[in-house]
Amino acid sequence: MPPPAGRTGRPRSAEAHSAILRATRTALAELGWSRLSMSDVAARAGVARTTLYRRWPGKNELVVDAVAALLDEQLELPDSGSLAGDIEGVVLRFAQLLERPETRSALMAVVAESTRDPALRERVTAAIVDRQKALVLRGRERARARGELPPETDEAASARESDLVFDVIAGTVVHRALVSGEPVDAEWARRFTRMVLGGLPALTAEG
Amino acid sequence: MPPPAGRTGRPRSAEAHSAILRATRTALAELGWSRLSMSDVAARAGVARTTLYRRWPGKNELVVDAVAALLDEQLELPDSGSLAGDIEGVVLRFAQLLERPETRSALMAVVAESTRDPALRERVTAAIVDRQKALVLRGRERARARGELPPETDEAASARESDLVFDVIAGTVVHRALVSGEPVDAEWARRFTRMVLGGLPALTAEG
Amino acid sequence: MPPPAGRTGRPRSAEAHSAILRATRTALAELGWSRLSMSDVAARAGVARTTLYRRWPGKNELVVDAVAALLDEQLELPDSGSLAGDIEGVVLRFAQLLERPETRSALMAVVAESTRDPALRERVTAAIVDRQKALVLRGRERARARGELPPETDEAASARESDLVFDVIAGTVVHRALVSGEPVDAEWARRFTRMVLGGLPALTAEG
Amino acid sequence: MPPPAGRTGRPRSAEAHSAILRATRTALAELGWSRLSMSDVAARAGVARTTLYRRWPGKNELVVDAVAALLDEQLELPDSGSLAGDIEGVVLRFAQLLERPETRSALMAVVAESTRDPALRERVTAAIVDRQKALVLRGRERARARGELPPETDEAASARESDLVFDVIAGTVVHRALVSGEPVDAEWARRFTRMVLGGLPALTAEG
DNA sequence: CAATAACCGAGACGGTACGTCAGGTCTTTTC
DNA sequence: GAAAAGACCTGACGTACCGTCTCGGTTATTG
Repeated sequence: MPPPAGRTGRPRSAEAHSAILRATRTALAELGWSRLSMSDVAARAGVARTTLYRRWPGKNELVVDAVAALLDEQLELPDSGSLAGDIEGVVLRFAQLLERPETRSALMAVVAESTRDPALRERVTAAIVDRQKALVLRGRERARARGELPPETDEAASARESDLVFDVIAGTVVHRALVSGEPVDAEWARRFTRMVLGGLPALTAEG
Repeated sequence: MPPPAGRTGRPRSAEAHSAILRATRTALAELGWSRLSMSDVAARAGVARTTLYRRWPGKNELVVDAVAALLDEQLELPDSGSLAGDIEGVVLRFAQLLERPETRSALMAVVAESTRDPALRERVTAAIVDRQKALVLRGRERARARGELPPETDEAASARESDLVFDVIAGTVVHRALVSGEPVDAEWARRFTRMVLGGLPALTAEG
Repeated sequence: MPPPAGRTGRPRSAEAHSAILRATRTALAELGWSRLSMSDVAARAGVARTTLYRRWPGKNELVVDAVAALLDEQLELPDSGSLAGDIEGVVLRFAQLLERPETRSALMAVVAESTRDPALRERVTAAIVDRQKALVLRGRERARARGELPPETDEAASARESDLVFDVIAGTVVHRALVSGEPVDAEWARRFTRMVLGGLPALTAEG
Repeated sequence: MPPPAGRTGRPRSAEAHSAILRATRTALAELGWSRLSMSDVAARAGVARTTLYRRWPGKNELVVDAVAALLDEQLELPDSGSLAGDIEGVVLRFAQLLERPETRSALMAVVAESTRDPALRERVTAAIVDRQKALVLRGRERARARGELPPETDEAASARESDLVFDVIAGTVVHRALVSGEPVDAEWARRFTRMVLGGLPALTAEG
């Protein structure tokens, strides 16, 4: 949340801000989205309930901010030297994130809520989705520099393709972890990457 | 929900049952998961609130049942004669389902809630996930019969592979439709299918 | 508050009703009007806060009912055999009521609030004022029967006169007790009665 | 409230002082005691909320001051030449004051609050009650000078008597106006005065 | 055909959380 | 150092649902 606009008056406490976000993540992990209450967050953060409402319009917005802060910390793309290595790396990092109960509960819930609330969706897009998508673009760039992928010719087609790859990677990992409920380990990441790069036949060829 | 267990006494009204499920879906589409209330569903169904609790333990269970009924109706796998055609077909059917606001709101919300509640997860798995997975298995069977895929040798590997394909297809479509918020149209389905079958290079080769 | 109108549904608990009124009076005596809170009353009565709101629209209405119940108990007119005796009696009884801290706090506060809220005023009139006024009418009747006052001739004039006497007695006692803050004892009641019956000169004549 | 105490620093704005009292009275008339808020008063007076608390300890004290200023303006005793005329005059003036909505709301509320708060009661006594009582003493003095009442003999008895008359006049008028809710007009004032001077029989004699 | 058992509607019950508002205090910057 | 601005904590407000619990009444099956 942007700090206050004006310059006069008592400034908002910065400690309170981070204490609240921290408390939100803890509560989220323990209780899950629906059982999380503003009162509870306020109590954990050692802050009055009104202070929450002064800074965030409601539960949804608060949680989105709290979750977004999580992704910033850990979503980095390690340069492994090959496209396959990069994909496996980002898949494993993302999966690692989804193993933390606070992220599990929050991410899907935030998405679910955003299917109904356009303002929330925009917030989710800016705070979460776009940040992840940037990773795909960077990996693609590197692969081109290494000659693993042909240089860009049609910009529009290239953007469409990036979007597709992003949906495939993020969607599949989330589905595996949260819907199917199966672990995303190194072996699975290897198989998934082989399929992304070589397609279904390549996968079938060598189990 | 199974109808009554015992045999004596007044039987549960069957009309009430379907009226409730119908009302749940309508309310879900209008209000979304979190704003949906039992009172509201009861009022729409012309039924007392107690009747809901007599048949379902709570909101979660009711909604899962209501959503599961949706999937039964429309999830069929058309035999198009080729593996690519089958994939495109199921992608488009699934996407069509996700366009209906009641499904949009419900599916993710149910999944989100299930990340915290094992009982609910089991219910979701049985009522929704497994039913979708069956489609993948059937398609795979056909492709083998047509010689598009090699015959099964290692059963375990084959199962692992099916699971992966299922996660890729379902996950990507859901992510495209609900997270990225972009339309899943015939053109996209074609590109996605090409990538599933040929991998990233095949996709890049021909925009 | 009239019990529920309809006949269906679970009936309202009668114990709760009296427990609430009792708790209200206790809280009123301890805390006074402005510090009295619905939460507090609910806690004392061993009842959920919502139950209060189900039965009374708000604090004002609840307190009026609670106070009205007080007056019913104690406001009786003893037949002393003479008009002077009757007046002294009712003055002392009323003063005795005003000595109880719950009544002190409540009566004035209720009146104060009613100067702004016509609905509340009506409630106060019906529940408190009219009940007191009836005492004046009864005393007047007796005095006439005893020949202490001339028989009624003009009905309208008689009503006007009763109203005046009522205002004089009730107003003066309240003012003495709550505004001036002086005790209303037997001696004062005797002097006041002499003045009501004989006027200022009679009072001055014999200290 | 006494103007500034210290001598150094920025002096307190005198305009602010009267603006606040004016705003308090206006708000009181519009909203009544309980709905009146410091924030509201501050906003109306064009002053920061802090300024209020710098000058008055709280809401109660502010309102008492605001109301006391009202009484100073209008409570004068016209010399009508007779005791009856003096009483009628003061009754009508007082009633006129009670017709103003700001006074109606405020006076009773202040009294009600003071039944619980000794400090407030003292303030009310000094600022409001004593000032009214002085009128009674002055009227009594005049009546003695004119021979309408016997000269003072017993000082203590005389004080007791004044107190009684004060309670009767103020109490009855307030009760008529605020509790019974009936108008205090010239005709009523005449009847009331006759009763005060001649007692109940005198009243009954001639309707 | 009566008894019984489970249903149904209505609605009160104890709770929890909501989001708002007011009271008073504290902390900044500006005058 | 007063004043304006506004954040802060506390705690009450009235509302909305939750899931449970009586009620009076209504079907079915069983005896």
